[in-house]
Amino acid sequence: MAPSAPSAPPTHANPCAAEIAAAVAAVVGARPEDVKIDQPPNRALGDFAVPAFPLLKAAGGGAPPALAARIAAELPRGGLIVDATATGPFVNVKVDRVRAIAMAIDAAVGRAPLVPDQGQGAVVCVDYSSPNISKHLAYHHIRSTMLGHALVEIFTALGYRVVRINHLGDWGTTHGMLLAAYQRWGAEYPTIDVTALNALYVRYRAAMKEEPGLDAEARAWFKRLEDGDADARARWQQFRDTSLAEFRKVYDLLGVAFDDERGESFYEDKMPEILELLAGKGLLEESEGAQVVKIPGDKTPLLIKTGDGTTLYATRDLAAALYRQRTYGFARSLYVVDRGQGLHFKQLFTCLGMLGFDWASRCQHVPFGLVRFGGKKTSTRGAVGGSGGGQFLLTDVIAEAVDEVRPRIAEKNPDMAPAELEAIAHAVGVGAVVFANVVPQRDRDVDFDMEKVTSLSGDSGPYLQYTLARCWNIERKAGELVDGPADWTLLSHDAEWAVARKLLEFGEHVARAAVNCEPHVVAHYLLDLAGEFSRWYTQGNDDATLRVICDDLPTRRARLALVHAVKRTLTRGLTMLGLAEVTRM
RNA sequence: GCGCCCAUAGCUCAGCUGGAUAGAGCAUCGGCCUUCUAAGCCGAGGGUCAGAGGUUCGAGUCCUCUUGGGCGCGCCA
Repeated sequence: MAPSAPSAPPTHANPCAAEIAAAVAAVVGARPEDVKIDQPPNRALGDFAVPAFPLLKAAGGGAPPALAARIAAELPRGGLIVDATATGPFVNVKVDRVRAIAMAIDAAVGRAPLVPDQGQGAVVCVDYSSPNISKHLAYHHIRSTMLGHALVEIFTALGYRVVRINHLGDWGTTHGMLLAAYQRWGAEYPTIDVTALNALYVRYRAAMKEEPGLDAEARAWFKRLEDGDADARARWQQFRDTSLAEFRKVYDLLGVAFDDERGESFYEDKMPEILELLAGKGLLEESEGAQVVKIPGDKTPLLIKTGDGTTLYATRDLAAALYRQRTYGFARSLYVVDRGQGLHFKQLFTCLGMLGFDWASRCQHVPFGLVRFGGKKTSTRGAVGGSGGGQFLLTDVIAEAVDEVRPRIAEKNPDMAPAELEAIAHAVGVGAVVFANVVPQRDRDVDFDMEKVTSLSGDSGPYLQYTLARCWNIERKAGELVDGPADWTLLSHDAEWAVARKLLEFGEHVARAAVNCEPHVVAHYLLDLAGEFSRWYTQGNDDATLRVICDDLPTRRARLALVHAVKRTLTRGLTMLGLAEVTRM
């Protein structure tokens, strides 16, 4: 039996919360997963809060404050729990910080799975980036690419086996246009690179408005391609190879890679089966000359074949979904594609269900909002470049961000070797751009603003990288790396506890990010963690005894271990989001 | 016209699937560099959570309606 897909966050991925929940559950006779663990609004109240309301049924009724009082009285002390007080309907629990800190550091440094009992090798397919060949990767492609990449990393960290799929748009009438355009004007372009291909495409589309015949010409070319015409195939292959080579460069820049880059053309010979399946179920109908599947409740049907007899993307998506299920046996199959295609995916999955595939329910569209420029929607069909509302190339935006960042790093590190400066500028520049795209909720539109995207202060990628660099710097200055046990009783300051407590939360945020396919959960967690660390760090400015590198050696060792735990967690989280580790900046 | 999504501080956004006094960043103002990196930290001001009903012990969060915006609706993907 295939492992089931996660549908709810695991209960209490935070090891401290898990222990408290178990203890509370034992007192009231509830299941641990029914015990909600919150944070008190005020740190003085306690470390964890347990609302009594959800436990009323298990406890046999009564008034919430009374139940809270009973729980507070009966909770066993002496282990992790050192104190519990009822405040109205809430039980506020104080934990043994020394124990909790040990748990936090173990979890951050140890090899234990991020969240126990997650993943277990179940397969998650993630379809992301998926650009069209013969076009540049424009800035807006970053959204699908980096959200998808983050989901890949998040599921991998939770113990899933992830298949990274780049479903290239390399098939369809669009590519007939390119072949037609190439035949007409190809000789005018000395080098057929992606810029030339893009220009040919734009030119053809413009010409189509003037000459009605061009539409048919493009269709005819795609028909030739689909029928296996040798010239068409060779030319198309050239366009595809050229595009892939350029994509590879950009993906390398971003640190993104794929396991499956087959693209739509791969499914060409798999479509007859889909047509047979549809016909066999009596789902295929003719409508206005085309072959369609009517979707109950929808005004428009799913188009399977054009009047010309060529296939459409829906047909290929059906074939691809089936192929993925057969090949990978996925527990979950995700499509990280912009929100505008919501109807398409809804119909696609409904159609799979109509075909009798129970795994249709494990397919999920992971939509995201638009990337706008100055409030305007970006067009994949407009001209490239410029600030006039057209497109920005992804590589141009990254290059500009790197240029922005380089002098500031140089200023702070006058002795840095040029090669290292360049590497760090690259990591920070890319980090700024990438972070700006994963920190908002997926479904929010993001308006492109170079100034904001490359901003280094506040809630930004560079802030996280800077915090990480400070961790590295401490370890370098201390001359030792402490990743083993130390005397945790020496970490007695509130600021140290605040850091440790935040470390404990890492797993639950990653798990929640996976359930909701929302990488921004991890992004905000990292900002919180970096904030707690910075607060702790800054206290050393006023008082040398509060610094990590303090005179008391046992204290220093304990603090170094905490720094190391933060460093590990930040590195892990940054990597998850597609930001590079930075050891100095 | 039909469908989906959104509305939280001046701006950009969080708010852990219904919990206690709604939080950050930017911007503004005021503090902290003989300091393990000031790309940082602390403080102040700033809110009718678009509006109106409803559901219940409890609603920014759930249901309905209204307003305002966005996106999508047959042979592109």
